[in-house]
Amino acid sequence: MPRPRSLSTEKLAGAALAVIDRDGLAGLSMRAVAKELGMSTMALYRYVRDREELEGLVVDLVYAEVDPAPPPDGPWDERIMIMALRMRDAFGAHAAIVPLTLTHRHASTGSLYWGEAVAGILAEAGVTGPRAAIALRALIAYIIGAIQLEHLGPLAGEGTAAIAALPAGEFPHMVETARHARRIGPDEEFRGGLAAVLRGLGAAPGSP
Amino acid sequence: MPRPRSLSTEKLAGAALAVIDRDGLAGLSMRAVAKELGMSTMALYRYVRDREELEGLVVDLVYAEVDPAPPPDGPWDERIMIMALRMRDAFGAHAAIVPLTLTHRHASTGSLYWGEAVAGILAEAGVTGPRAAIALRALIAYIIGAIQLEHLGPLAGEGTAAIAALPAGEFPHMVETARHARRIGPDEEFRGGLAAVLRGLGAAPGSP
DNA sequence: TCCTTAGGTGTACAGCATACGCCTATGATG
DNA sequence: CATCATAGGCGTATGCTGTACACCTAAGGA
Repeated sequence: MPRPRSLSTEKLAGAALAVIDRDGLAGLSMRAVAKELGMSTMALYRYVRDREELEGLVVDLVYAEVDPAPPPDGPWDERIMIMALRMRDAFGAHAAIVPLTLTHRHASTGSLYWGEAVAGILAEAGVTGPRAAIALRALIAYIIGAIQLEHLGPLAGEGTAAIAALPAGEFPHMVETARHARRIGPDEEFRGGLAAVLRGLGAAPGSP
Repeated sequence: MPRPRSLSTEKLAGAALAVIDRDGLAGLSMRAVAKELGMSTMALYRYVRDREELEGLVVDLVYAEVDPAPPPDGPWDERIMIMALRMRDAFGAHAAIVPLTLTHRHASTGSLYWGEAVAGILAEAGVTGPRAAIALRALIAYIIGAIQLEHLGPLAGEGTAAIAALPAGEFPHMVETARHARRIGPDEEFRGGLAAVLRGLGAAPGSP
């Protein structure tokens, strides 16, 4: 066949990710990616149907950085904690793509491998059937929600400071909570919340 | 002073929300909102600095639909469940705006009242100090994550069907889990996951 | 009645995704 | 070695987008 492809999927997605890491998600455009690769804008459309598909490739690339091998031993909740932290690390390293993960979460094989590992750990812990489905979704919901909150405004950031400065008469509990929240690091926050979710999953009727 | 404003903030945000509900988030543009109001495009800029501020008004409007009064009695976890369901109902009724809530969550006073109510219930349940901060953030993380997952692809939808059709040799647990997941409705999913989170928060050392 | 001021508008511009048609490099074939 | 079919790559054009700017005008106070 004539004219072999000069670009691999990884190179294309990598260029897009480089643009995002440098100029933020708002800086991502077909033109910017083409310039990053030294090609014309329209050349990209030989590799990708539209911008949306390119975004999907970027999400895939980041998912591929997540080690999908389940930790060999340890308590089930600690093993899931490790899996969750891996995902958080991968997306935390490219925080600007977080909004993309929502629209493109489905298609990535990396997310499937991750889910398979977590579902396997849940099964070993005795969580199976419909309860496993709800548990897996709950875990994903917490993780993506927590990553977004963390990226949007860390607990020890200005949002918390603004809440702490609210009138204490109208928002007594929020002000008091924000006062303590300023001393909580992102790691402690993520692990603390996830630990609660895992406790709750384990405390369901008929589990370990 | 001359020439009184012909538009209220609510009317403006309401028009934008109407556009979103009709044409989706992609259909939201300054031109579309102006047409909805029968004004010129640039007239909108007398009321908002830019599109981003308009989006913030829309989020505020939806938050305002959430009843912030804490349920007067009942177990603490059921009361928080009610608060969470109110938020889910409001945003579920305008599912397309969910992505906007991420970028604009901070500024809304509605979210502050909601948080104050939930923090109050937590305090009554004996969850205070740093633990309350982590608990509140974990609840918000779960809720926004779950709303997004539900809107993106319901558990009983085609995404689950696709997973159920994967090779069982490579994804045994995912296939098995997806098989059960097809029979789980969105309500059961949301309540089941939230119940787990609440169990976990209550099971923390030194709580009720 | 007039003036001041803010609301409303039309035009213009840069940047966006992308449809279309063209040119060309290249592996396979004669 | 010459030729050709084919897919990669590119330039142009179109219809969107947000919004800066200059302008007109409606209306309350003097």
